[in-house]
Amino acid sequence: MGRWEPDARDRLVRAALDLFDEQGYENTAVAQIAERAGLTKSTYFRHFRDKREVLFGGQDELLGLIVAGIEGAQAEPLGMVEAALVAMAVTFSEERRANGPRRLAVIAGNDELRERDALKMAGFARTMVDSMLRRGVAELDAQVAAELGILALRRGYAQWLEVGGDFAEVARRALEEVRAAAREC
Amino acid sequence: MGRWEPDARDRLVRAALDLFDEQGYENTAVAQIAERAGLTKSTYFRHFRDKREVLFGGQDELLGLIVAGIEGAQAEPLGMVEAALVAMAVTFSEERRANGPRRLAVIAGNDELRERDALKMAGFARTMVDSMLRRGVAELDAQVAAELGILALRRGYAQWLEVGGDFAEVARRALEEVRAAAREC
DNA sequence: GTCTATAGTACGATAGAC
DNA sequence: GTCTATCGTACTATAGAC
Repeated sequence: MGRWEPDARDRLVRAALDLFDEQGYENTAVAQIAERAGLTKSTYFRHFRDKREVLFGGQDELLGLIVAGIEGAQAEPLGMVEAALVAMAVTFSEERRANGPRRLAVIAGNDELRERDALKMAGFARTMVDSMLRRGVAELDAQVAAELGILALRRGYAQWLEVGGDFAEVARRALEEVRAAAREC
Repeated sequence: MGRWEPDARDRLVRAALDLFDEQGYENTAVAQIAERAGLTKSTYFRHFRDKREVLFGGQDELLGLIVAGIEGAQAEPLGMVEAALVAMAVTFSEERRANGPRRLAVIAGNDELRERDALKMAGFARTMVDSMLRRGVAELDAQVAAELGILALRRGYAQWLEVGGDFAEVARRALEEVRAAAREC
């Protein structure tokens, strides 16, 4: 493969998923991922911070969407969270859905990856809280709304992998379920 | 120091906190922690899975307390979570409170440690959910209650570090605040 | 693209408790 | 003697510096 073959990042993601699937995450070296993608280890580390990151790409974009969603939402905490989830929907493509189950399986089978996943979700929650604070929401209300939002995101993601369709719609329904449960706590 | 000096684990924890405080987490090697504790790297890894674990000890005990608390609680999700938090209180000693601020500062300054912290909290939540499912709570209700419980645990911990006293009381109040906020979502 | 530091593993040897 | 905590050493792989 040539030096300027396009989509280096995507090729790395696909190669990593394939290799993790074939031989397990622990038994796969970064150099091997790079090799299968027709690249070198150095190039890998130019695209991803570490070995795990290849499974968690696009987080910065999602954080930006969360901020934008909350900034443009109505003045009610869970309404802001809903706007954030809806804004995130643009990144939930068909290809992402196709890779989702394999990705989840790899993450579930490894502690390091579950750590990264937990931190990622905590980062989403923190960004939601910060954005809501800037909109004048009280800290406690913002924290509660954000945690419920993350729960809805998780549940919505799992459901979306199963049924497909528009992620925004699925997430909205998931959040409504979570809100109803929280109200009768 | 002799081979059988007592409290090896505690010595490692203290040495680690001191070194992380003096020179930062990244600039501290495991071998250095062991050396200051009068031990070797091998012994360190007999006590802790990895470099981070020295800041997160005692998790297994807490999981057991959560399970026991929920098993013996009344048949209402947030009541079960409250019982879990109260049961955890026995591990919140004065020494732990004394080390708390330094520990939090080290964790806040490092991504790897924040990952471990996030996974630890996710583990608590998962254990709460599983225990509640065994008590017949619906999955959604259990997940919501557990997330609210983890939020109360975080807020209660921060408050307990400030004001001290009985952790059970502080956590109970924190959970009541969180519940009130959730109900008017 | 090569090299270094170090996290983390594997395993046998050893020293003390019992 | 057994048991267990500790030690010593050799090893691999990752993160990152040069």
